[in-house]
Amino acid sequence: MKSKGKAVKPSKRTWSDPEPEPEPDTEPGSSEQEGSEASVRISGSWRGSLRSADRKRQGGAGGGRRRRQHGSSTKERSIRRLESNERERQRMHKLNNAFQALREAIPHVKTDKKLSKIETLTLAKNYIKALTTIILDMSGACLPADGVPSEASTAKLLQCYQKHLEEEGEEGLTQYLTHMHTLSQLS
DNA sequence: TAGGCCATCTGGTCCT
DNA sequence: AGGACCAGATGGCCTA
Repeated sequence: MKSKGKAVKPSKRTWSDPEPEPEPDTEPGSSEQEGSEASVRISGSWRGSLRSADRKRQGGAGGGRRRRQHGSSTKERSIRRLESNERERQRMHKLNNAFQALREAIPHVKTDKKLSKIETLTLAKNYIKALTTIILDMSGACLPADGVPSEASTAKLLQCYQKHLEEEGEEGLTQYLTHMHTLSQLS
């Protein structure tokens, strides 16, 4: 499935590893046993001790923050954890879809290798800057040397944008941008 | 083999 | 209270 053959991580000690507490009932590993797919595979690192030492963001509000206790039983907590993992996975998938859409939206030299996330963001930023420059250029304003639009140029840009939205709608704007781009390349 | 990139897990915090 | 968001940790895959 995964293009890069990212196999599911078999690894990492699981949340529900028996170790932490004397588990009265339930089979600790029952749910993670037969993951049909990555999404079902429940595994993860148990970093309890490590993390307590270097507790993230403890700077936030006082060090000894208590961990929120959800369901009381281990089984309940385990279930919540699995649900959270699933949601997080879905969230990351959505994020990756958005990255993919962005990749497709920005022009770049096609290679076999797909753009990494950082490359995608950097290219997108440059692309936006370039388009901004073009539009401001054509509308008589200009982008400051540092590339950061001033208030005036932002206002001008917004004005152009709104004008064309009113006149042509979004499709018209797209055509307009394409047209501008073409013009700038010709000149 | 080292380094880059990525997917996933995890627990803390924020938001509704 | 519960979900979303975030960032650290970990380990797998791939390439130079």
